[in-house]
Amino acid sequence: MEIQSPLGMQDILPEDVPLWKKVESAMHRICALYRYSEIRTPLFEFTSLFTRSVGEVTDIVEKEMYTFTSNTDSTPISLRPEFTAGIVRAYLQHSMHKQKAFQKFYAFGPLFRRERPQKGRYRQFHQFDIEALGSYSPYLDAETILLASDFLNELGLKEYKISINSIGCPACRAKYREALQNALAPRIGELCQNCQARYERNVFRIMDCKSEKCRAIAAGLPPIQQKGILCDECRDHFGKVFSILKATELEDRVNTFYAGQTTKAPKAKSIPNPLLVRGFDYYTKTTFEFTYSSALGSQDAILGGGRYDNLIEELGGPKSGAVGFAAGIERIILALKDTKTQLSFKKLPKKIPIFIASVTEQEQKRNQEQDTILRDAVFKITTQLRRDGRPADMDFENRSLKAQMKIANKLNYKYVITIGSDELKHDTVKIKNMNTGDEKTCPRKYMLEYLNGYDIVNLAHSESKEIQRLNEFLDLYNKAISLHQSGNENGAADSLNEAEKILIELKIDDAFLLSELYGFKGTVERNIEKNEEAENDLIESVKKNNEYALIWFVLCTVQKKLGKEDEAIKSFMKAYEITGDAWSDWAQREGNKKYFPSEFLERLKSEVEKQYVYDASGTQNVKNSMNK
RNA sequence: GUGGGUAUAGCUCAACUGGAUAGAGCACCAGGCUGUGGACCUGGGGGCUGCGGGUUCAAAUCCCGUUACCCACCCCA
Repeated sequence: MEIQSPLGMQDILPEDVPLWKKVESAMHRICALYRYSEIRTPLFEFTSLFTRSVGEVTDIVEKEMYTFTSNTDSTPISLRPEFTAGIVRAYLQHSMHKQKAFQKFYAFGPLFRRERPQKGRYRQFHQFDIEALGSYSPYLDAETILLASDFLNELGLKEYKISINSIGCPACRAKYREALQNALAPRIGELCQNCQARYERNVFRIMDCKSEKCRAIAAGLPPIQQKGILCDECRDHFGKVFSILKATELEDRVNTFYAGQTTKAPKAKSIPNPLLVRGFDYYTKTTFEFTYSSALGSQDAILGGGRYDNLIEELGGPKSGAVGFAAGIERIILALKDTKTQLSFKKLPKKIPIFIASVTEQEQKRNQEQDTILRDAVFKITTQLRRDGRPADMDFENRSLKAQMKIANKLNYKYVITIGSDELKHDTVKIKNMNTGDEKTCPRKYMLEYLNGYDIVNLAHSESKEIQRLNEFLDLYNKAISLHQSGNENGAADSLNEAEKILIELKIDDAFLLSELYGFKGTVERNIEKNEEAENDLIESVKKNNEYALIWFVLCTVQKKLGKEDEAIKSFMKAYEITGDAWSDWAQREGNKKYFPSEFLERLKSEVEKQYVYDASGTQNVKNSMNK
């Protein structure tokens, strides 16, 4: 055939499209949890935007951009080689910073760079991009890293590694540049030609060089964390980012070179890239990169980003900080194909978003130490809620409680969790209903269940005469949770029966709500050995909503207990159809373990393998379904 | 490509038809309120009046040019 696509252009053929859609839907879902809003910017911008932001002496600007001028207009324009510049431009052009200084965006779409194509690298490629604009908070550095890791987890990619580094502020970088040049000076002749040129122009890039010789030399260079290079502020910031990540139990994935002198350094399994620098000029302080080595060839970076505290100002905005990252979709798709990950998504019930506020003292009484403790707690709870699949957000600017409440109100949050010193002391949280102003204190460990209860009321019918009875229902439901958690299953069953009466009285036919109620009832009755009743309740619930996986899981455990192993397998397969491999997490959750003894787990596994096969695109297909 | 209209704070609009430090509502920030949002009150930040030139003692206002946007037409579908 004569006509081919230009070099480096790739068609996404119908067989691959489902996989792309899964990646996109994971992206939307995770961004919803972290409360980022989608933004779409043009495919091309004035060339000067990129030269100013990405940097004059970068490979991208020097030789990789597709730049052209139109017939009537002499100002050169370029196809976007990255997202950040365009998004910051839009943020400033529409004066979004004057509305609300701090905003979180995400974007998805094609980008263009004229590189030599290779595996996982194309001239038109796609990225998923995140930008949090208008804040210096180290919690945001941590948040973006967590978001990235949740995104990959959601896709079932488990083998990624995270490298984190700090490249300091411009002052630190100047110092570091000098240190590097001094270290390299005696060996300059040994560097490749390219790097000899880089020595003067952009010495940091020598660390990215692919040539063996340069890599060996780069490995011996002083790391930026060497004493005396990073200023106090940069070092403290990095230490804080790291301690926040540590509190979220992400640190075992992180291979980093730790800067802090005062805080204890976390264990680092290995140091694959302690000299991580980034290709763009605008980065400051934190930089990070996620790598996924198997099957990606030499292009093993799937995601990279960092902080850029000077870019907004350089593009004509106010002085303000920002963090972001971009993930290469083509490479993620390759990784997914390689792992044959079982991709399918949980049909989760809709959860109401929660805002978490720290109860700071009055201005005069505030002390920094206490504020930090509260903020850490707030961030931890925010993370916990997001991991439970609930959209959640917090304030990053250390504002007063009043200001935080104002934000929550403005953004239409129906519930706000407040954490103050009292709550910390008693290990509780306060949940405030923003419509009624009511506040309820709830033990921290039952927080998720309580919030599920609020979902029920909010998702049920909202006619005014029903509201009061529904709130009574919610109280009974909450009471049942407490009783169930404290082991009083009989008491829980009584409360649930009372609650059920309310639903019958109100003739409520909401599938989710009934599934939730009967699912819980089934669990409780199973625990008090009323196995037949439990099964009946669950079957009742299945009739209402058989797409709600939890019902099938619980039904499976009950049938297993009744000795109806074949029935149990069938229920399980139904749940599996809905959730995919998410079931294994559920089965291994404490409290569920005893219903899934290892031989039963094995049987489930082989049953799954018998019925489902995953093709290269990751699409879930029923085996042989075409033949039958 | 042709014709018309508009351009003032982040937004919507004022400013006696040439007059003094360009205002208001909304939005934003802070306080009134010792651990809490909406209502109210007080204060604060924010403007090269699109840009360049001209007339005038004096220009947001008048004149010329220019740019951007909107509408209609032409074209395209």
